[in-house]
Amino acid sequence: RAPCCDKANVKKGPWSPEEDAKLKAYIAQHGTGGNWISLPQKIGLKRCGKSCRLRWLNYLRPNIKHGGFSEEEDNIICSLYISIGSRWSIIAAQLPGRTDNDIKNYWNTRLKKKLLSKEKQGRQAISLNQETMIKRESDTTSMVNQLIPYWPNQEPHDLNQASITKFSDDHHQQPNTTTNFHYPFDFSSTQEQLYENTCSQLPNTPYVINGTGSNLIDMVYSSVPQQLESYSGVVDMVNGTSSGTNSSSAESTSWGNVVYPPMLSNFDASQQGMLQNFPFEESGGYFGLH
DNA sequence: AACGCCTGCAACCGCGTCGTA
DNA sequence: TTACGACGCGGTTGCAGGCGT
Repeated sequence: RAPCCDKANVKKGPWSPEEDAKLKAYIAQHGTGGNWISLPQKIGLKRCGKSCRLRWLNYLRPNIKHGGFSEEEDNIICSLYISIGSRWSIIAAQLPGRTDNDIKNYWNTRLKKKLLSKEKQGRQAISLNQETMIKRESDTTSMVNQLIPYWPNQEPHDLNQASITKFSDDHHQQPNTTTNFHYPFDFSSTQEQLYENTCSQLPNTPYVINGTGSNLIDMVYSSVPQQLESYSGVVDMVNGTSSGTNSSSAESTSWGNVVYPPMLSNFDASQQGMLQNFPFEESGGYFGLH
């Protein structure tokens, strides 16, 4: 693949205030012109077009918020990460003023650790309930395996790629009011919308639920040990026989600081498929049966 | 004070996808 | 249909500042 610019003649590294000013002034007056590659030449910047784009999107464009993530935002990020994984641009679309890069950094440097520490606490509680848990996991394994294939009603190639581009473009321009969820999530009203959005964001995601189904269970158990009893209801919800005492299928399910979506729809089944990729494996097989 | 390690963040890189000629 | 340029995304890197010894 040919390089996007002349690597030898472009400046790399941190941006100077002068460069920022040039880029900002030009875009304020002309917009990006739909061509980032040629933009640096137009304004006399010795920068790669991609670098200009990144600088604008992550730092210079208006209404950018840096740092100071609120508890609300933490919860939204965690919830969405659990739902869709490391799709930072999608997650950023739900947090006006936040950039995907910011969220990614925040997750990697702080949030992940925060959750891992909760996991540790949860592990301790789990050991007290291990016998009960193993029985439930065993029950759930056979149940979750029935959810194959991952996209029960929609073939991946049917998904609208145009909407993906539109969606991701929009979130960089301004807060997208049609996809902007507010915390605490009201999944009873937004679930369908999130499902649609997520479908359109995951055009060819080959997730297939073929694992043990223990990931979600471990996560829930470890994150919120005090809710162990309530979880039995969730298992039933997945099975389509909502007999739990905690939530109905239409309600959001919130434990502690992390909000988990309800688990009945196709979307929810898909979420569990994605959970297989939930990368909390640092401690070595966190999601396995140990 | 000096050194080394750690952390957080800005920026870069490579690749997949899209649009178009 | 295909080739190519451009865009967008996620993973990774590198650096600066903080902190402990």
